[in-house]
Amino acid sequence: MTEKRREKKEELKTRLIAAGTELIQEQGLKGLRARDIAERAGSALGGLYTVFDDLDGLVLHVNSRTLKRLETALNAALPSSGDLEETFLNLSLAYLHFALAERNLWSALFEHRMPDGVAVPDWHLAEHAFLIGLIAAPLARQMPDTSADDIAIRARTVFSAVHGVIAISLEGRFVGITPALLEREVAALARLLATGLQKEPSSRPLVS
Amino acid sequence: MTEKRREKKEELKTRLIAAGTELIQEQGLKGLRARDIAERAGSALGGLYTVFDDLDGLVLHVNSRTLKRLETALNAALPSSGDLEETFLNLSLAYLHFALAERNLWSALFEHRMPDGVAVPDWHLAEHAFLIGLIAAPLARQMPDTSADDIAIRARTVFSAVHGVIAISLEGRFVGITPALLEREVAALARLLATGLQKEPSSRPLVS
DNA sequence: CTCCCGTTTTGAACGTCGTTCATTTTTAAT
DNA sequence: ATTAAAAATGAACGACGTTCAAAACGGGAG
Repeated sequence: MTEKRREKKEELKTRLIAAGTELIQEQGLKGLRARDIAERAGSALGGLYTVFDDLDGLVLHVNSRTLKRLETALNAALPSSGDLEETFLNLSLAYLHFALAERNLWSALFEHRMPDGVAVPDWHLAEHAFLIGLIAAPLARQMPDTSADDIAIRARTVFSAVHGVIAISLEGRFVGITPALLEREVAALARLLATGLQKEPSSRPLVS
Repeated sequence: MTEKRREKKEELKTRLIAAGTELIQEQGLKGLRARDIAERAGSALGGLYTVFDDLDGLVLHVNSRTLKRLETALNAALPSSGDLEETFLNLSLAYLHFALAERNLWSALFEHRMPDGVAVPDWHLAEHAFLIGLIAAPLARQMPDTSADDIAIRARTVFSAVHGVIAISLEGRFVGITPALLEREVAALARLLATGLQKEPSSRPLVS
């Protein structure tokens, strides 16, 4: 009957992740407290540390779940056609809408930092890969004579550019902007990237 | 002789900001400790709170100085010609080089978050404006029949896109990239944005 | 059912942090 | 030299993440 034990622990883990998710959603990553998480999950303070090494471990798992939901949202936004402009546009707007709808959880994905010398574990780094893949696939179709490495790098650039526009806006570091205008800017950038990259291989070498 | 008092306090403020700057440079924003700052500035712990409301106040002043140095670096990179592509390219590469040379201080500009409900003070928000202005000026010359508001918004989009590429890369959230490749990507994006926006007003309406 | 012992859960306790404030020290005018 | 106001000090406070000795639990043997 060592199975029941594993189930109990798994259930606690689930409750802790759920509690952490809710608390980040409500107060942002910065307001996350170990005591609040344990209380909401209905466990003692120490229980958290029987499941995770530390708070960072829990945040990583919350982010992992957020990434999975982001992945399904973006996959649902993919157009049936392979048209690059439509793909970039749909993906970018879906990404924007996800960020707006899940502000704090989305912010936690990029705000979170490991302690000083500690690196993000590989299993969690790998979970980000689909973001590149979604862009790399149509890009590779468009640029058949570019190496997979270069495609991946360029896809990351495309993602980062769109992400940057959304992130800077939601951080509120500059003067505010309405969601409608933000949507316009994201759409404009997505289109610009698509049309610009379509001409790239012939009109300009990748390395300049 | 109430003047000497003000000077003493001003000097303490300078030492505290210098100490904070060094410590952020060495260990990043996350490792910043009030006790370390006070010790390095040669004051008692409480002295910090006679000058600043809290640690956030000091970080804001460190960031303020970083922004000023960034501003002179970017101004120095502006080409004499008003050519949009050359302007974007030079600014983007100068921004990248600044970020690489002052990694932790540059990161602190965007990592730093105010406490839960507190907003960034206006005087510090205003210090970010030059980043937009540097891009808006040549953009306005290129698009004379676009409103100043729309120019500012589009300039912010351009900045955010380039910033995003650099920030995502330096955060090391995805698979690493060499500085040379990063430079290539930033340059490619800068050129894409310049050439794309030059055609924008005639070929495609700003609002779609 | 009862006892037992390995496992799990618990929350008091620890060290560290940002921040405060009673006390001491310094300052400058008398 | 005296003194009252101002500034500097660092011990103390409350809150945090994390640990761990102790209590509670679970299930197999008698």
